[in-house]
Amino acid sequence: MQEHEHDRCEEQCIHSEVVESVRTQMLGTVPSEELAQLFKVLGDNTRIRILDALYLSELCVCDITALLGMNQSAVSHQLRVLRDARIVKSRKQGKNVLYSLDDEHISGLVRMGSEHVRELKR
Amino acid sequence: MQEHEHDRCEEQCIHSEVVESVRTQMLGTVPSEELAQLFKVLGDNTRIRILDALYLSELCVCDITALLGMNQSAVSHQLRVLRDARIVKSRKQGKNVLYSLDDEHISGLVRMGSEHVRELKR
DNA sequence: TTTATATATGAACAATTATTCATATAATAA
DNA sequence: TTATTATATGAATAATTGTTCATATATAAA
Repeated sequence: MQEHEHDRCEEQCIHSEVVESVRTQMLGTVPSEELAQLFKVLGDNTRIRILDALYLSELCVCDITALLGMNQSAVSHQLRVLRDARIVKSRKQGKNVLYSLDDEHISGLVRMGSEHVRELKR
Repeated sequence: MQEHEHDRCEEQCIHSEVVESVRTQMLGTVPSEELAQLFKVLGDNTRIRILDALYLSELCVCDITALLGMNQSAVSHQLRVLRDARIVKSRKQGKNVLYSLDDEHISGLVRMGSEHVRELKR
């Protein structure tokens, strides 16, 4: 009986060379989790609408609340999620708190995501 | 008593000109939901690891299963989510099913997301 | 000071979802 | 044919999460 030329896993069908090569190049645990976390934060319709609005202008909480036509509490909760993820930043102005996008990667992501969505429609 | 020059919402603090301008430029309901759905699919660590692997090479299910060190059923379930979202595509080869990224926007998104994550660390 | 307004947040509830287990399908080998 | 291997999938469970409600904090106005 002939030896297999490849190492074995629990699985029998494994293409070892490719798998080992891929394994060495894959993201580490931490970056992978952080990346997933970033997309998770972007993966909610309320938060996407907030980012879409903030992409167009700095806005206070009640502006956003009016734009989305929803509960102020819900908006504040989602702004907190976005702030914690450092996707938006805020500054105080009198009674208001003004929110804006934190950096240019975010608008890039939203733009690129939109392109993909548009492509799928064709 | 002087009339306000702006329309009113339920909220009192509204900055009407900005809000109205933003309102006309925002994404419609459908694109916004599709975009959120795309990010939601990307927003899971298992799926990110699968995409990270597929970015490096076309792979069969049991290769992915071995790479992630998890249950074959779990991997297949997540591959289905990715397939339904048209983020990956598959082709049959004998007993195996080979998966790969569906289009270049996805790798762009993953790359751009990684950049953002890296930036935050500094 | 008191009153009104803007925002934030804890708790509870409902809805969604990732994983596991068991099993089904499909392809190949014997 | 039967046995084995690769993949897919329904059901159940556990965990996560978005929204609402009630309320707290903070700023400004009276």
